[in-house]
Amino acid sequence: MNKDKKPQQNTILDIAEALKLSPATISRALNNHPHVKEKTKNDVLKMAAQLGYRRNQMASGLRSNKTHTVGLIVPRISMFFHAEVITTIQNSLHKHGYNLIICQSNDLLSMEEELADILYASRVDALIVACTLQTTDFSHFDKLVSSGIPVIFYDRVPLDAYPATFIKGDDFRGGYLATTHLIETGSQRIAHISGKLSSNLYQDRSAGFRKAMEQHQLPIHAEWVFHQELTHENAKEAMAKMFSGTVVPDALFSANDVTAIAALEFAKENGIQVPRDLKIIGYSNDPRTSITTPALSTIEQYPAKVGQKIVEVLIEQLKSGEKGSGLEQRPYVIPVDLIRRMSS
Amino acid sequence: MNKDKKPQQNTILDIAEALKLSPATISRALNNHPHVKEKTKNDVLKMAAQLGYRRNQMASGLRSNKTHTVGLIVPRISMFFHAEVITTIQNSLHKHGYNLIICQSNDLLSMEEELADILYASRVDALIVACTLQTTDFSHFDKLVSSGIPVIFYDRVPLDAYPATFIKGDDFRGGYLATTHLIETGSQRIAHISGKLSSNLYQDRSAGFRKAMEQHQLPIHAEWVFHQELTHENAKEAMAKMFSGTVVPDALFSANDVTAIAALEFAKENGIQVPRDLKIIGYSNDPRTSITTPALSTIEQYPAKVGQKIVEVLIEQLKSGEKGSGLEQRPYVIPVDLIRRMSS
DNA sequence: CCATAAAATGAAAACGTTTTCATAAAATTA
DNA sequence: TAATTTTATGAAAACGTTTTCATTTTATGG
Repeated sequence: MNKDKKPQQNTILDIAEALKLSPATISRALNNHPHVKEKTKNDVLKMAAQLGYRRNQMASGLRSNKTHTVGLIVPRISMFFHAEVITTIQNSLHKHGYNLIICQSNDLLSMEEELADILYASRVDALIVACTLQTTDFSHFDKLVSSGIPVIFYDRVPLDAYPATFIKGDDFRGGYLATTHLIETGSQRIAHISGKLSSNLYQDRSAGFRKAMEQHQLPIHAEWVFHQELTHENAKEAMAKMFSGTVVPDALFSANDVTAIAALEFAKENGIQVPRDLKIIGYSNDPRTSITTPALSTIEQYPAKVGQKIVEVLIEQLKSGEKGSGLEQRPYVIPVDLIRRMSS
Repeated sequence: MNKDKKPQQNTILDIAEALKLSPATISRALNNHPHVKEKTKNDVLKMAAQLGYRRNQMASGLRSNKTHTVGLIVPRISMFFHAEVITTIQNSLHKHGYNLIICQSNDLLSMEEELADILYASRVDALIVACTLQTTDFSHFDKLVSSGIPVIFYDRVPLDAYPATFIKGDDFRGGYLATTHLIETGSQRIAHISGKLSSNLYQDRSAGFRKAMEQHQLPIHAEWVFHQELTHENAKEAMAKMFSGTVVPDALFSANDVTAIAALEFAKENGIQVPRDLKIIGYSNDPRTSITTPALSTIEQYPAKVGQKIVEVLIEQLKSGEKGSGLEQRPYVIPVDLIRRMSS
């Protein structure tokens, strides 16, 4: 009704006027530049607070070529692991005065490419990416990298050398832990449903699986190892294949939780008792794993730690201006843990 | 290594120079202003594409006072319903050339207030909000509203008149459908676990419940109706209370899925057969409801439709410049449907 | 063909910061 | 106290766009 009282957004000039100082000094005070008197600094801060001053990001960004915005590309925000990582990143980044633009690639390479373009065009100060499973070529990030914009990959990271920072879970150890656990609880004929080997995730988890099997001198049945898209349907088909034979597995390590859930479903439908006839372990500790019957064992990836590490590294790179030496290829590895439940 | 080839971000001046035109004309052409010749417009567009020109959002925003950015405040992005809504909003908004800044209130009023402040300060062109369950006072949005920034509430909306747009699911109908379904499958002693009545969600769902009971002349046992925070623990306690009596319910309508899952868990732990001894229905069609044993019946809220509607209304308000008459209080209501599964 | 209206373009100011360069004030030294 | 260095401040330009106002070009009608 009375839309006359449009709230006034105060500018740096209003502070300058109120304090009989020049806008330059105000700007310096607000960015606590060394060459400004302590008293002046306090005065300015006080007055700014009093006037409810908020820096105009656009003006600031235009001049300084900094947006104070970080871009994030993620397959899907509804994936529990990513949702948790995002939350941590956001809260933490927020404390450092950065905004976060969250984008979803829907696990589509073309979308990822488009988003990289868009985020580049919108001049993000940094980019955080969990790649698509199809992504094997990373040239769509070249623009960012060669502009000196920090790019941090997490979870799904480039397999070969790429001049960016990597932060990943200890997938090898996860695979190893899961498999060892199955072996130690008495399993001998262990099946493994995994994703396409184009992703570091499944390469490493599967390597961990193989290492454990080898270490315990257990044979790996080639026809019980699947590398395919980790969907509900595919998993059920894989189960059907395995359980149509005369010799059947007595345990399954699924490289994600969705397929572990699917396997459990298959077991129930086909009168296979879990864990008596078949032990199952998944990967990621998705909340769904705790409500199935029996509850599923799985691997915890500590998404909050991943998010924390991302921001830590990011802020360091942003602070140090020109993006660390550029070739700290060593990936940061976040530990994982076994979550033991009733399915194993 | 060779970070010399910093990609050049072309400006409007580069296009102007290439075409021997003034920057003003370029700007007009790009915004297809009426007063620019068709041929010129084409030339500009072509040259812009050729030079890989992307408008500098900050410069544009500074001048026109438009950020082309929409803010979104949501309790938690990991909640399935919200994740779906967000995805739709983002994809759709993106087509209209808008960015989305997603923020999480963690269902904390203080956080919501802070976020409203921040988003106001960062000059979003519009704001979309799913409130906290505690939010009963909305004055932290006043600044936005009185600045003429469209504010759209969805899902959890203000109960009393507030000069903004509301988009909500048909919670009354949802409650009615769920309860009627329980009744029609033979239940007589129906319990109801719901949230605090400070939220429109639970007011409406509970009203639907009461309407259905009344219509079928079934008594409502006061001690079987709970209005509390809808957590796993609370739900289990409520179940314990109800099932300690001599007369026990034969059906339960839970106002969200988490509590329905908790109730199912309680039933299993206490030898209560579902659905034989107790029918259960939840609310929201969270993916978890389909993997419990037995799978839970629930109410589908069509998050994609909600998201679509939000953007539709939003774009209209943004286009029409000064935010529609300002008092179209009528809420947009998105229909819901019953999802019948094995628990009822 | 000229007067007039309409359409297309250009010049320049403006948006709110930051930053370079210059200058003034204060502190230090001789 | 004067000369010099250090510290604090100010004036003004710059960032890339949009928009107002003025001007030029083109179309229209008598």
